[in-house]
Amino acid sequence: MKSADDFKIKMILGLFTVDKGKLKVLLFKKAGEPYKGYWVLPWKPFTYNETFQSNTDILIKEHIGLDEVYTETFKAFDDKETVLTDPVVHVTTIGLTDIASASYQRKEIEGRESDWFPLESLPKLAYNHEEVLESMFTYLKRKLRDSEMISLLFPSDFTLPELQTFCEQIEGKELDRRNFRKKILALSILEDTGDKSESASGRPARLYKFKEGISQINLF
Amino acid sequence: MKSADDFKIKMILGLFTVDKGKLKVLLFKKAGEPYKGYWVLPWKPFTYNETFQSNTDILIKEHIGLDEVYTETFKAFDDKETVLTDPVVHVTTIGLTDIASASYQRKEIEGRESDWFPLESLPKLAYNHEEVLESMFTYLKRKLRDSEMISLLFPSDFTLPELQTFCEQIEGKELDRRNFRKKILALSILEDTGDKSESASGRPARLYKFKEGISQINLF
DNA sequence: ACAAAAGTGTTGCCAGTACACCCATGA
DNA sequence: TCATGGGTGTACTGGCAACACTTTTGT
Repeated sequence: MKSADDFKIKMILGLFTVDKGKLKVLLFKKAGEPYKGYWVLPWKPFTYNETFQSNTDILIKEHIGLDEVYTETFKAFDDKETVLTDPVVHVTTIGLTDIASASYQRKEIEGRESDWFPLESLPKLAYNHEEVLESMFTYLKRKLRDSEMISLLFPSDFTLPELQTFCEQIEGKELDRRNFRKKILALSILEDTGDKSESASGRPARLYKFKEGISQINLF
Repeated sequence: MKSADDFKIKMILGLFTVDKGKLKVLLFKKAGEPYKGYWVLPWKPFTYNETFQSNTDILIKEHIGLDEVYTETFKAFDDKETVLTDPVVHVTTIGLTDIASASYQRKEIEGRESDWFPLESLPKLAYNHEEVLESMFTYLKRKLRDSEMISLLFPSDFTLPELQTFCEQIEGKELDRRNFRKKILALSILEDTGDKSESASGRPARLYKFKEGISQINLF
């Protein structure tokens, strides 16, 4: 018989990227009950011949096909609906990747309906995943302000307007385009790649990348 | 026989307060092996007729005698030394209280050697608790910058030099006393209680408290 | 009256803001 | 040539940094 203090643990992953300046999260559609047709964060059971890190690596490899994604352990959650009857604890992880790496690898993953959703227009989420995502987003907003991890979200070529759109989302307010340019370029953390974006309409934007070896990035 | 994916879960608490402007954490001395004589964060086994929150409440009540302490769930840790052989996962929680409440209640707790340690001079810590504390401190430094939770750490009367000492610890640099006063008072988030501190030597300082109903505090 | 720590005011400067015009591309 | 969005320069101003002296207490 099961002891009263043994638990199953689920690893749950919030994998984030930035696409055209918008922060997006990877979700999968549930095929079966319960919550059929709802969307969920990628997850797997935690098994103890692995560590959090190796479990997360496996999870990312299986769901998105990527190796070497930056991750950090996030909060644990007891699903309030079920913890009293079903001893499952959710250990969550935040992962960051750039859209170029993510898109390239996505082609090889088949058989499950998945998509990147912008945080301001999420579909119906199963279980407590909306709460988990909300909590992750709050954390990210704070941490992205004064850490170098923002550079993980951008590919090796992005435009300043894209970066500005992203900063506006984090700040929660609109920024002046000219002042934004001036401030960011004055930080000397970007490098002009020399290339230009393909413009749908209007003048093409210059493509930048973050310089190597920048340890502190304070965009705000 | 035990299944390969059942885990024991330990709740581990980092309870913080501010004493004379210094951030301190509550630790207990280990009486028995292993790590005899080392210090540990308060902890208890997680049992599933309780939630994270109620387990934490019990833990705080048992170890420090306080009710109604502000807490939030923090990261989960797999102790890298033992996770492969001993399936225990650590779910950690951060709690904040003011030194006045904490000191008042401490008198009723007997039989275990415990103390508040300033973060810059910790004793020898058992297990991975140093890693846990380091991670909590990093998190706190970031979050205290732009949330109202700093007010939870200060009692209903504190001096501006105390607040300044605390801010210097968070910022990691010295601040000018006059400029600090000017900036903080200009924020209109403090209320002069009219009382003065008892000075060991030198002029007594005015005692302030945080105003009620302040939702956003940005000291930096 | 002396030591120790708290409280106060002025000035200069730089970073952030506000704002209008020109440039490169696709249709 | 027009619409669309990107890139640039200037003037202002408010907040931050630098800085020295006075006040209140205990001894």
